[in-house]
Amino acid sequence: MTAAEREQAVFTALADPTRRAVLRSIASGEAATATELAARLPVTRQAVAKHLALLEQARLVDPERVGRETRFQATPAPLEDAIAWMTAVGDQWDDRLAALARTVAED
Amino acid sequence: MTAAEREQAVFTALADPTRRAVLRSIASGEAATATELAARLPVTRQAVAKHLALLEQARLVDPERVGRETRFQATPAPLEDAIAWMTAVGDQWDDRLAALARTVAED
DNA sequence: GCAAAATGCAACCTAATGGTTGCGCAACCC
DNA sequence: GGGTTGCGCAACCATTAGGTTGCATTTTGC
Repeated sequence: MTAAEREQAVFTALADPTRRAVLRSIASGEAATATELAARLPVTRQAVAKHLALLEQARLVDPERVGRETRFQATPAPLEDAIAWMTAVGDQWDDRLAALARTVAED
Repeated sequence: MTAAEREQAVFTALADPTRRAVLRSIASGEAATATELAARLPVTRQAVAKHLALLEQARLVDPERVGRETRFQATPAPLEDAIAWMTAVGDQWDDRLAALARTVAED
């Protein structure tokens, strides 16, 4: 998977509110299963499972099979990429502001 | 618009690659119009206009009508909200790691 | 005044998305 | 061994999203 694809996967994963709730839940509590998560959310287990699959694709979550259940851990490292993208855009904007300020100062 | 709605708007706005390209373009260059942006992108002006409308809804961009054209400026402040969400999730994860490390240390 | 350029609005199309139900299979427990 | 629990897969459904074409409107420039 290329860097661009990973970036896209992360932003896509974060776009859905249910998915953010799932990720937040896993990150805050202990590793959880799809069934446990679905109990706290207004959707079915299968819907949660789909969201987990997407989060796993974005490497934001890591499944571990233990007995008959699959527990998911949060692996938020890819969030760094997204944060980097945003700060880069923000900095570009700041640079333009700074350049504009210099131009004004020169007048 | 509530905080949750603003958060949702930002994450939604960032989810589409064309929209990210538009935002990056506006943030890096000087304020641009839909027509100018469309010239550099593989989509029509109307598609760009829709993306700009969505970015504006997320307060990531600000339109200014000058004569017959509408120039858009980047206003990346809302990105802070998204970054805050991500760092919060990441920190929760770090806290769990730290707690786990303490538990292990106590053994 | 009139042609050209830029925008905005509306209708429409297609594919993707988020969700559901139903079912088969593996693992646990008594 | 047999019931129960948890998962995964597949089919299906409704809505949204991204994109297009077409047209009417405003502003500019000669």
